[in-house]
Amino acid sequence: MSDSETARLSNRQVAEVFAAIGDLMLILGENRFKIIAYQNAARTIEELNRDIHTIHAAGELRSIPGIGQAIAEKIDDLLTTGHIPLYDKLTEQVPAGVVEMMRVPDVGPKTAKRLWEELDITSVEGLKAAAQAERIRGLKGFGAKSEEKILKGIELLARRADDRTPIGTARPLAEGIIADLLAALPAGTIQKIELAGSLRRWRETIGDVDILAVSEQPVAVMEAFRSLPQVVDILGAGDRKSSVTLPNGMQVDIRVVEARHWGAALAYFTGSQAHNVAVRELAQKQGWSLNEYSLTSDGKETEFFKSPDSPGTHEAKNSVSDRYFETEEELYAFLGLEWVAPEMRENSGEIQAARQHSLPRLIEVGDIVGELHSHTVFSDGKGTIAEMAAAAQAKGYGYWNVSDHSIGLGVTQGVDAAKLAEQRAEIDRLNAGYAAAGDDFRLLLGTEAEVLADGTLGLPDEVLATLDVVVASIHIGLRQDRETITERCLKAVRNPHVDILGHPTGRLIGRREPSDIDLERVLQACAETGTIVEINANPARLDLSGAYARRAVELGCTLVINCDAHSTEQIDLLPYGIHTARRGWVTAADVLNTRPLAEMLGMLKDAKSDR
DNA sequence: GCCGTTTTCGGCCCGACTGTTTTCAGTCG
Repeated sequence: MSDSETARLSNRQVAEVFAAIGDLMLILGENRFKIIAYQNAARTIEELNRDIHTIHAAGELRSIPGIGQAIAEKIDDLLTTGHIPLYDKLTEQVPAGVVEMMRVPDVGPKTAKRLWEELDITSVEGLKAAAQAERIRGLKGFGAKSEEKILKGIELLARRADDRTPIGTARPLAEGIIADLLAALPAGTIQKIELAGSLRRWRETIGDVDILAVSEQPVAVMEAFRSLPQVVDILGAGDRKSSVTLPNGMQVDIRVVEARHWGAALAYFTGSQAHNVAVRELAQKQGWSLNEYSLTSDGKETEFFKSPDSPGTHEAKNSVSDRYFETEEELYAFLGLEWVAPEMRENSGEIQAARQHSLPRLIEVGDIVGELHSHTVFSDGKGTIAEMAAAAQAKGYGYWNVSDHSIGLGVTQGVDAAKLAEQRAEIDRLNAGYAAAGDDFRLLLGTEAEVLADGTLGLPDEVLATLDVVVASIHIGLRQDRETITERCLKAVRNPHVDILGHPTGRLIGRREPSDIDLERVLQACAETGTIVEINANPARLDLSGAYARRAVELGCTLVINCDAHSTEQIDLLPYGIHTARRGWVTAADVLNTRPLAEMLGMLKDAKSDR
């Protein structure tokens, strides 16, 4: 078998092809369920936690939910020949710029198609020119306002460099908006307010911010929301729903509901869409229709009596059969489900598990009792050992591993044997102080050893042997080809002095793609050697991702969740790591640093003795 | 095009807001 003729496509690239097929079919007006099938396939492939080439080679494409005969064949075509005949045919029929026009807010497939066919517009630039020349109002159903909206949408598109905002950027902004909104209204106006959508699910990037609130004065809440100082544009302004944009182009939507609707509304606006659809299908099988307000009897019996010109029918039916839920727990319970943590709501097996009451008890922030990856002024950190230790103690931690960069990483000054000796003396001195004060907290000395281009480490084995906890990470040469970087990493994982593999893919969300490393092989090796795999909690990294954390646990790996703190403030980034772990169904038992010091060190020792 | 605790055929989630309309289609989430 040889795939040397075609470039090796990543899962994301394969997903993009199927998403593009969906977009093209939208414009051509294909059957909508067929389109949904392609869109679902694209999303599923994007979120796979195994390399699609591995699955393909094993002949297991059909076992992926949402991939049937037809799409499996197209994946096979794409991976083996680099082409899908259907895709080639579709791209011939529709100019690329027409698909691009759908990225403009409020321009959907129908509008794009009409602009193309009736006005011969085939690019976003052409669309802008036509709107400015007031040519679009010539179309039936379009007016001056439509042109205005299109121009505004194009402007927004340009300002927004990327569709999605990293969670580390979005979450503080969203929390600021809630705080400002509460401050702008008389106390008690808002009874409940919470982030929903992908922020509540802790996705690593956020499309837009969804806020849900309970208030008896929705109009006042809407007005206060749209008047916030950080609002640059108002996209929608209803009595219970508004949309605005922020200076960075991020969109924020707010909805106000009645208290009795809270449970159904929060579930609805938390999503994911795939999870919601699955829950609604389940409701439907039980004779209910679920919307964002309530469950209603699906009305099949009353269908006969309904008439299009008797608008009262719907309300009359509702009044006798609606079910309201003040909490999500009540809604899930009514449908026979355990409450599902938002992080798991991706329709990836959580609904079956909730029906069987076999959902895992997910790890929580409070389960973490120490950290094993941090930096100080000895390399590129901002705090001294004593300052970092004090911050860790203030968090209630029992231990803290000082792991400055080893020599070998060019961009920062690294620690060598002499500097490590200096650190050891300082740590011994501080530990003696804790002991004298009867405090169980202990500092450990480690390093973040650079995995050099050939898989050797930035410090010699005899130096590593003197350290308490060794983290091995790759920072440079991330663009090596798949085989090279995988072998390099495997060599480090098998090194008898390495305890932890740090941020395994090296990605920086929104800035740098993960390396081409074969994570499946690396995780298998970690499971075999007992090397602990890190979930790096820095929101720019979240590495491992939730999906791969889940795979790691499936393969038998133990994980560790570290902030990789370069300052005392960064110790507070832990929740990003915890919620990423929860997205991977991770329990406290799967994580090393939920164990007290002695047990944690014992686990590391046992793992290494087997290598 | 996918899928099955009614089903291998016949389904496939649901409502708010907007603009241009007098009754609704398109878009979005």
